[in-house]
Amino acid sequence: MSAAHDHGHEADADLHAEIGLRLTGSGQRYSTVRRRIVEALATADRPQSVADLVEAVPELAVSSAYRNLGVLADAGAVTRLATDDDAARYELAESVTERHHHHLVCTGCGLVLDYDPPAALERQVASKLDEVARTQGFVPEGHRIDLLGRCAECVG
Amino acid sequence: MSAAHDHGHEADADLHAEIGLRLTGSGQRYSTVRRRIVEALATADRPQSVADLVEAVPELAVSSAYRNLGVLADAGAVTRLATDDDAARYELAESVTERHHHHLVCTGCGLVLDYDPPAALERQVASKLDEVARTQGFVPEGHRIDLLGRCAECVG
DNA sequence: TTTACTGCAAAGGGTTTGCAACATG
DNA sequence: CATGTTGCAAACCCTTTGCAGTAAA
Repeated sequence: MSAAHDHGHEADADLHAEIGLRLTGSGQRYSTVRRRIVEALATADRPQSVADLVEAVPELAVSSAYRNLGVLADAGAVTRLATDDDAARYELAESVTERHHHHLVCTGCGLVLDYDPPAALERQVASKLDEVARTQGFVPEGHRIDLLGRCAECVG
Repeated sequence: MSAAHDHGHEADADLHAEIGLRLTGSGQRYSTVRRRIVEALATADRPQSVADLVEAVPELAVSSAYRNLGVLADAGAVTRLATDDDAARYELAESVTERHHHHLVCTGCGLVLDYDPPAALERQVASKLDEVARTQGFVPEGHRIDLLGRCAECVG
């Protein structure tokens, strides 16, 4: 019951401890507002826009949201997603959640869902992509495998 | 020498003919400026931002660029990419170039390059993703396999 | 000659930044 | 108390839209 990647309160504590370390490590503070942002991202079941976050955390100013997300991204705690939508979306970084995943993107309404990639797929993709990167002089850092389609609601 | 997917002038003619058809088919015109935009996209070796296009086609107004790219996208002739960058990028649609490809994205400067996916990779990804889609109630339409990394210039 | 297209300029909307007050270590 | 953080408001920049003139079918 005390496994390393337990879920619930214990995992939350780990999460905040980890992010706190990364911030203080670069001379920054893990302020109340930043903790709230992280909580909102951890609670949400999908990547959040700044508008989402400001709604979820009323005491958060828009400008602070952008500034803090920038700081958290620099610290490697959150990831900013490229979306077809106008507004950027943010989620906790994989290095913090320790859960690699990809996205299902609805071409109808912009909905973004997570999915866990089958291990075999990951392995094959990663090795193939490393080859491709080298031929182009790129130093590979990661990948994105988005599935585009119509969600149940947009099909109905 | 007269193969269907020949390259060079012949292919260009096909390209314009195809796009012209799609436009007139929906009651629109293949104007000079639109042809110039398509030429610029066909010539470029990477997805183009509106700024790129306006520079490449001096007689093109910014507003016209956006409007035309919208029309061309609706006609299925061009694709608007989701980038981490601030500005959207456009490229000729795969249904028009008949060349399926993916992207290398530089996390440093936002540069986007094309790459041809190894056939094996495509096959594996496509079949796995179809499974994932179904379990989530998604009707699959396609996928994106982006490789993220640092380009030669950003590493130097 | 009809109707779509074009450029200009102004408006929109997400994101960034200057600055003075505030809070955390 | 020194330094990072916050909110407000103004600035920014990409993108969209209204409008009057232009060009394509």
